[in-house]
Amino acid sequence: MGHHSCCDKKTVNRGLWSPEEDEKLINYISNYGHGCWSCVPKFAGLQRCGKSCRLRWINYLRPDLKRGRFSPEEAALIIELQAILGNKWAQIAKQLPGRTDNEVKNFWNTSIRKKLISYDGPAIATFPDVHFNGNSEEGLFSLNANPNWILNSQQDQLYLPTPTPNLQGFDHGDLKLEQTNYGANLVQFPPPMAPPSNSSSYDPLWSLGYLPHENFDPNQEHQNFSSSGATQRYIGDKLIGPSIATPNYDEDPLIVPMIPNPCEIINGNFDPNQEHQNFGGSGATQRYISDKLIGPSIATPNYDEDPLTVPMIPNPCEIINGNFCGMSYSCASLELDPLARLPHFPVGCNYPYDPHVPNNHMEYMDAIMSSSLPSASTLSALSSGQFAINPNLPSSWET
DNA sequence: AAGCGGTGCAACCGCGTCTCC
DNA sequence: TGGAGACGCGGTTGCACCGCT
Repeated sequence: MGHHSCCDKKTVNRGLWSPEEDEKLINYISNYGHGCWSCVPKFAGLQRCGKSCRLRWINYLRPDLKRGRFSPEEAALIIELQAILGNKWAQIAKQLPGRTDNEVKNFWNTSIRKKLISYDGPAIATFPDVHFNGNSEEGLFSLNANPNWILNSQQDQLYLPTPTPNLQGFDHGDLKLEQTNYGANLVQFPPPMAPPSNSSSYDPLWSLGYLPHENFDPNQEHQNFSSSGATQRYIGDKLIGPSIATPNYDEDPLIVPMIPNPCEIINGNFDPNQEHQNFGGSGATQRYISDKLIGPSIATPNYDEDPLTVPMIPNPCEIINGNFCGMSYSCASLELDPLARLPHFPVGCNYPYDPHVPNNHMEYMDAIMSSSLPSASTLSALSSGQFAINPNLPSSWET
C-alpha cells in the first residue's frame, strides 16, 4: 500500500480532519488558491499530504458545495447518468451542481445500489452475459432500471414501452404523441446534430435528441424499425450505433420508440400473467411464470392488436421516491456524447414527475430519460438476443 | 442502559493520465 | 522521447452515528 509521494512522511496526519486543520486549509485556499496541491500543506501549515488537502477541499470545504440529502431529481439524474456513463462519478457529479463525485459515489453505493442488489436474482440468473460498458453491475442496473426493453432480434428492432396515459397532452414541441397506436409512439429522429454552441441555453428538443419533423405521421406503419438489418451511421468519423437498425422512414431519420413507465410494476400491481402485460405477439415469445423464463427467444410485441400490450418500465425518480407517475422515455443515438444533450438539472426545482405540477421540468427529466437508453453495446447485446426482460420487479422500492 | 448490528459518509489507497522537463 | 511528479478518479475502508433488542 504505497502512499502518495508527499504522504510518506510519518509526520503527516491521517484520518479525520480537525476544525483547526479545516480552518487553515480554508484560509490558505481562500487567500492564495490551491495552485500546486503538493505545496498547499507546507504553505498552509498543515501536517497533511497535498492529496489529502485536495480531497478535503473538494469533498468537504469547497464553498459551493450543496450538502444534505439528495433530492429525487438528483437521484433520478444519478441513476440515469450511471446507466449512461457507468461509474464515472466525476462526470456524473459535474451534472449535479454542488455535488462531488465522492458524494455521488457514496449515494450510489449506499442508497441506490443496495436496492438494485436486493432485487437482482432473476435478472442476473437469466442474463449472465449482459455487459454494459464492460461492467456487469451496470448491466444489471440497466436491466433492473429499464427491465422491459424488448428487442425483436429478427428485425433488429428495439421495442420500448409506450408512454403512459399521463403523457397524453404532453407536448414535446411539435412532437405529438398518439397513445392509442404503438406505431405512433415511435419517435422519429432526424440525423443527429451538433448541440447548440451555447450550452447554457437549454433546448429541450435538442436534449431529447430529436427535432420536429414535419413529415412525421404517427399512423404510418413503417415507423417501426426497419427490418433491413443493422445499419451503421456516422457523424463525421464517429460510428453511431452499429447495431441500431436504421428505420425505413423517409430513408433517413432515426426512429426511436418512446418508453412508458411502469406504475403497476413499481406499485406492485404488475401481474406478468396478465395478457396485456405480457410481451406476447408474433414470433417467439418470452414469458415468465413467477420468476422463471418460459421460452427461449425474444418477444415480439404485437402492439397493433392491443395497444395495451405495453411493457412497463420503472421510473428511476419514482423508484427513489417510492411512488410513481408516468412519463415518457425517448431514445436517441447514444454514441453522441450523452451529456451534450443533458442540461444541468435545475437546483431546487419542483419534482418533475408530479403530473400536477404544470411546469416544463418534465422535459428535463425526459431529457435525462432520453439519454438513459441502452448504449450501442447494450443494443448489440439486445440484438444478439443475449438477454431479454424479466418483468419481475420489486413491489416497492421505498427510499 | 448497554450491547449489537446496520447505515452513511469521510478519508484513504492505488492506478491511470496528464504535464513538464 | 522518456521519466518523474502532480493530478484526478474509482474502489475500498474505517468509524461515527443511529435504531433496535
